[in-house]
Amino acid sequence: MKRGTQTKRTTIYDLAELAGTSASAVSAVLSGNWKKRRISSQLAEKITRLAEEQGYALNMQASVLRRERSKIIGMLVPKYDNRYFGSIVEQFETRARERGLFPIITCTRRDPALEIEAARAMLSYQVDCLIATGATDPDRIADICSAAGVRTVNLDLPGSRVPSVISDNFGGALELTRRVLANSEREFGEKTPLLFVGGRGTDHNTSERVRGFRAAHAEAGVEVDEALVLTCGYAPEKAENAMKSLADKVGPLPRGMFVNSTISLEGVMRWIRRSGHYADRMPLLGCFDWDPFVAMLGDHIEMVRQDVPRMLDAVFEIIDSGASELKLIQIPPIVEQTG
Amino acid sequence: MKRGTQTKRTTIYDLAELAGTSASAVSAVLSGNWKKRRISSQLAEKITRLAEEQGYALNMQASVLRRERSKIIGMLVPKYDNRYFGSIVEQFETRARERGLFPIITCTRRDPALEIEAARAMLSYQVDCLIATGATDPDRIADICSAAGVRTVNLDLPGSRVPSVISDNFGGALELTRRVLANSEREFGEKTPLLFVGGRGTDHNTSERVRGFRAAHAEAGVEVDEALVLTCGYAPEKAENAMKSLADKVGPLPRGMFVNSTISLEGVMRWIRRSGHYADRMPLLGCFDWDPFVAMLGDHIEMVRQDVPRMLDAVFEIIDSGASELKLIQIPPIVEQTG
DNA sequence: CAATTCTGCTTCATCGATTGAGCAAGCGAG
DNA sequence: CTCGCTTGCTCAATCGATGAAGCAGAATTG
Repeated sequence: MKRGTQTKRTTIYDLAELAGTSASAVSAVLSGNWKKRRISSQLAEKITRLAEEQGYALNMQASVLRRERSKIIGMLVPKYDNRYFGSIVEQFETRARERGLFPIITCTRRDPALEIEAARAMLSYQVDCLIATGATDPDRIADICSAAGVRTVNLDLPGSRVPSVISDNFGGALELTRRVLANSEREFGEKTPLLFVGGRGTDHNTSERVRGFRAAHAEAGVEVDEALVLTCGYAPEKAENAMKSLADKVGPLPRGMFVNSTISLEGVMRWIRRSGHYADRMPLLGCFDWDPFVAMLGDHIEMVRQDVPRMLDAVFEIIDSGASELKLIQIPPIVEQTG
Repeated sequence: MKRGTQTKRTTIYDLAELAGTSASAVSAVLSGNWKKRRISSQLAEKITRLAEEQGYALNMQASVLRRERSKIIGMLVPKYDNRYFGSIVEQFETRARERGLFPIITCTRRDPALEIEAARAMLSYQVDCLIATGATDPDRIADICSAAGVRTVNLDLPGSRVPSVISDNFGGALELTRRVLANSEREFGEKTPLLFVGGRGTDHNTSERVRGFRAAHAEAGVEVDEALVLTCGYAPEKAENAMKSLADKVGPLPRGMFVNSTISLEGVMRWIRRSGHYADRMPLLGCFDWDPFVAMLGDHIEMVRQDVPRMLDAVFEIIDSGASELKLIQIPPIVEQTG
């Protein structure tokens, strides 16, 4: 009794006919509210069995079209090339599914135009809610969504229209810088100004981290060397090039550095290896973001790991509570212990 | 003239009324086939303008319900925690969008039950095609999909029902093992049996890689020590535990090893650091998979990098051509140059 | 026994977009 | 002037699921 090669899919009408009943009864049974609709348990059982036998699968398009809430939740994410965004996506999916929501994720590759296009696509698919992760223009996305009556939450980078969940970038950077400065004192007997490399000067996270970086210097009585703040972008090549041109300009290179993401660190490390600088002694490193292999790269690498589980808990708390007033939740990152 | 806080979304009926025309004309214009349907360009222009003004967004659920193809393409992926799967997902999204398809991805966390559930969810969302990446039971997924008339392609791990695109695991492992053995000869003056660690003994990739590992040994005239083939699973903890219990059992540890993924390498490296073994001299390493930081871990780490762009080209070639006869496409991985 | 309530269904409109069929006006040819 | 063709649209059915409203028949109540 198996259906031939890809005839039409089984629908509730097919099941209704097989069961000698109406589509409405089938729908009631399969959507689980047959008690409410006073369907006898015999019929319910029969329909359930038939559905099983026929390999029935609900047509979500039809279902969503009819219902007022789609139970689809969207997420925009810039990249999949590091642990931070990878775990954001994984945790997001898990939590969405726990709540009976269907997660759809789209990677926008840090491309502002693609971000907008992706947001529109999500709206077309009737998402109930959209999470904009690390968006270059979160407010634009929030506007588009609010016009369609769709709730938005910003993650990783804040906006000024809807709630945002981000790391405590200032606090994390402060602590990270402190540690690198402390290592500097331990190793070289003095605290010397560090290099800051990576990130976009215009984004909130980077500017907060630079602020933390400055604060730690101030607190240690070390003056920040402004030529050593290189907010050149996140991509490895950009970090590598920034290092290259820096080395051409300044004299002695700093003994330690604050690298503003693992992805920038990739470029920095590449430059170190290729250029032959620091050949005798590796610079003291601090990295804002965590990667298991980075931890193994040397003895003096400090890392702060953004607390993704807590960040996503906060995101879903906002979603579950239905709150949508503007607020900024800052989650302290975890300072990794290094030997 | 802005709509109040989340009234109903604008539909083609709203636009039709505003334009003093029919929904049918609006649909024709906005779906781009107004020439075919003989709509005057004045009307087309007017409708387009109105749609813009009103912030109209197509309701995909309705559209897909009516059409026979959804243009939605699904992908199941085991994890987002390494570069390999990360780039698979990113490349998949890009290629899907290039073709006007809407990609949806779900992470199954190497959980067979979740895999099936996710496949069913994809079917409910009317995907036209599903790519099962690294699935534990690809044939089960293929069966479920074929019952619904949905095409499937396996990626990374092959199945026996539908086309599969995988790396040339034998060839890659052969070359990788050769290199580690060569390093062994260079460093220690002799080729000694290597350790194989990571992966599931039951999966096709792992068994092919073990085969390549054996072949390289055979070719070098070195006998494989069967106690040194640890297919303990991929997770870092599993690799770590396998190393721990190996160290308790055997006497002198092997001088080099073949690690069957970056994720297993994470566990191996952790064990090396924690146990203090290899404290005097790091083992020679070969890793099947690439990671930028792993490359920087030491001087003697060989890696093969799976050729994700070519793999995805092959996947989409199959999809574009509509072929669905069983075949196995093996893409040679790239041997990374280390210095 | 009539009136009411309860049980277990069915009927039908609806969600928004798509598309085959059809219709009216205009225009050119005969 | 009339026939036929083109142009430019509209009508209405349809995709599959949902749920309010309604309707028989059985059970209960007064």
